[in-house]
Amino acid sequence: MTRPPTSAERTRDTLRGLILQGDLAPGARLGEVELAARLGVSRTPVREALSRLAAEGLVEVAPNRGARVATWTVAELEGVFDLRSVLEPQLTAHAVPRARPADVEELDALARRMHEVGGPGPRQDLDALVPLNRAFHDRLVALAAHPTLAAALAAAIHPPIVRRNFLTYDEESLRRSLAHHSEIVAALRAGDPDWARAVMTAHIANARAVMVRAARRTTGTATREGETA
Amino acid sequence: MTRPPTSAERTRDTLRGLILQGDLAPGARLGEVELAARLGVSRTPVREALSRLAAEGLVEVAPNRGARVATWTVAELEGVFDLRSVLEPQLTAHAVPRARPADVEELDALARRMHEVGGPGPRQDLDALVPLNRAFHDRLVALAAHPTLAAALAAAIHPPIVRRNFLTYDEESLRRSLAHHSEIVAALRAGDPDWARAVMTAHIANARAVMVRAARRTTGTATREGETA
DNA sequence: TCCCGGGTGATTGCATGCAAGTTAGGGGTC
DNA sequence: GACCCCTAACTTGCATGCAATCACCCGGGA
Repeated sequence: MTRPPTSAERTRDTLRGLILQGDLAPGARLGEVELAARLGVSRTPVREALSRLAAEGLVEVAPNRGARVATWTVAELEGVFDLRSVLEPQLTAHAVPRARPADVEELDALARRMHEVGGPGPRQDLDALVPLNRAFHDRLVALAAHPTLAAALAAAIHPPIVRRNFLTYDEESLRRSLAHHSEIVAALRAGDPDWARAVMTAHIANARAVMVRAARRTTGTATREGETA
Repeated sequence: MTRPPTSAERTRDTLRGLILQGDLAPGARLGEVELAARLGVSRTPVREALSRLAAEGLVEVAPNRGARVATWTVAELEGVFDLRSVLEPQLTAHAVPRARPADVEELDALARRMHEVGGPGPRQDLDALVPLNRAFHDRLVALAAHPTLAAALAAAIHPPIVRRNFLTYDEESLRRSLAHHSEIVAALRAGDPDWARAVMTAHIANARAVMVRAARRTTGTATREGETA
């Protein structure tokens, strides 16, 4: 018996989608009346949605000054990776004893598919990698069956960071990243949580290096992403 | 140039305080009109505050059915401790190289004061322990200077759990807990992050055992805290 | 006695109105 | 020409009104 979503929920999800897809760039102004008109609702559910997204860290609100899509510094980006590097290995280790053979096969299929579309050559499609990667990590987190850890992780990963991922990977880092996925599957097959944890730790460290380097290139170390300074 | 807080912010903070102090028990109904009247504002800021506190996990809202103070199962309680046992040791280790002598002295003073009011005998005052403990941990988290990890921790610790802490400690666990604080100070003095991390890990494990035991006693393993079943 | 259905009072969800605060632009002064 | 102040349009913050939904209670039937 699923409950019909309220306008505020729809507004919140729509806004989140717009931000995650990049239709609303970091730093973009979010006027209440403008959004209300755009989404066909009144200002009230828009306000509620903005407040909620602010709690999630996706938007920033200044009293009497309105809301903007959240921005972040390189330091904050590194902080997010610190958090991921504690939580995701732990979640991965949790997943190991809970993974049934069918689950492992599913993850294996995802990892193989990522090798196909991510490998070098004319068939490389970095955009197709994003949903596959997301599916892999989501599946792993679901297997861990640990809502509290999962919630902490989801709250911290400002998905704007995740979104434009593989465009910034150099070839070696990308190869490493794909290999990590396969190795995690191997660790799951072996039922070795320590192995899985270690690979995931390396996986995050690799991603961290790539993302931090890219962020420094585009924004410099001091300015906020989305600001024009 | 501090900005005067809005009504919604005041409402949110007031509500949070009421919940944390236990004036609003887990499971208690939070009617919008009732709260609005009680706090002297209209329903709008109350709605905003409830939505925000729902995002923080302090209240639970059911569409068209209103909000209640959040409840939790023993499994969720254990999940929170899983999270703490990953985050707090890490934060503690981070704090070690950043702690200046004055900071260490401050923490030492708190730890000593906790021994005074927490030690057995007629001068024992378990209620006084709560703010001291909170100050100790908050100070440590602040020293780590890691907003992302700190935010993840703060978001997860449903403080109703933290609040009524030391009343449930048996004497041995309490002695252990107080000793941990002193030992963390020692590790800080020695500048040894691994030592500090290990002690904090033990500290959380000790607290976890106490809290889970207490929760099982009062609620049974299946029911939710705050429900009368 | 227990279960089920209809009506009613209360509560939430959303829209809108008004006041306070903020930002932008123009005129005046140094 | 640069800076500042003052005004005006706009935006947000909050209050309130109305419709939709829900919980509760009561009566009827098995």
